[in-house]
Amino acid sequence: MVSTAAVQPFQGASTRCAPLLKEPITAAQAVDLAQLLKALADPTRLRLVSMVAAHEDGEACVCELTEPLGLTQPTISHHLKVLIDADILTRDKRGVWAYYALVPGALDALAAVLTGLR
Amino acid sequence: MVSTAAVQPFQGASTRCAPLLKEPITAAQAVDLAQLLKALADPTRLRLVSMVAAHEDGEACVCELTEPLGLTQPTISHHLKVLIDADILTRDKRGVWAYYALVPGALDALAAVLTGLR
DNA sequence: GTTTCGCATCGAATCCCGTCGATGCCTGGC
DNA sequence: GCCAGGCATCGACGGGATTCGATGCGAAAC
Repeated sequence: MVSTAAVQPFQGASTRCAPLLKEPITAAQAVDLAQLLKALADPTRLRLVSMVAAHEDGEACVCELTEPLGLTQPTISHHLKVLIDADILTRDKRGVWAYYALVPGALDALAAVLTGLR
Repeated sequence: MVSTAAVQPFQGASTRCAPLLKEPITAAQAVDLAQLLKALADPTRLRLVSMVAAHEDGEACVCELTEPLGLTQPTISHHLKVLIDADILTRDKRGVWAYYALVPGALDALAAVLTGLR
């Protein structure tokens, strides 16, 4: 996790053009946010997240997710792992089945950061 | 642009597991949203958006954006073009300089879609 | 114990993406 | 008219991402 990097507010061209209304994000913040966005920036993973969220109990097993997407099972497992590494989904293995669920507040936090850029 | 695709609500594994609380997004919606997210899922482009938004008048020229990022001018121009194609930034060429500004409401709309997935 | 089934992992093939140097275009100044 | 400077575009290189088939692991059933 890259958290605190030494990124001073840049001062080079800031004097000859328009002044800054507020501070832009740091390089470390940009890397972290980009990593999270990259995990979601894929049609298959977006549909996986949406399909998990669409289930009544908020969780779904791989067998339910593979068939509608038209991809092989290893591919679905790979995408689910990407979403888990990004702290967007959680895995709960009960018996033979593995149930995936949304991390509460993950999407809301991301949305809040995006509006904060503005 | 893929707008209206024939993606019927899948019915295959829907009967033997948990029912659907609501409909997941369609394949076409996933492709469009992924394209928008992919435009933002890069540290350099995130910093560009943030730096443009941080300026008092809401716009900045390329000369102001190249230096703090430590990248060459063609690279910055490339990233700015990606953001323009995604309707996140606008370009306004006045004389020799090209001024970039945020599309009003673009980030808010994206944030709203993300919370809608949940 | 053996078999079956759901799922994760591995390795490879293919394609896309970020970055650069070189170059061209267009505006403003002399 | 000519030159200088800001910016976009082009072609190429290196690295990463998506997808697949093959395989391994572990739990439930018989």
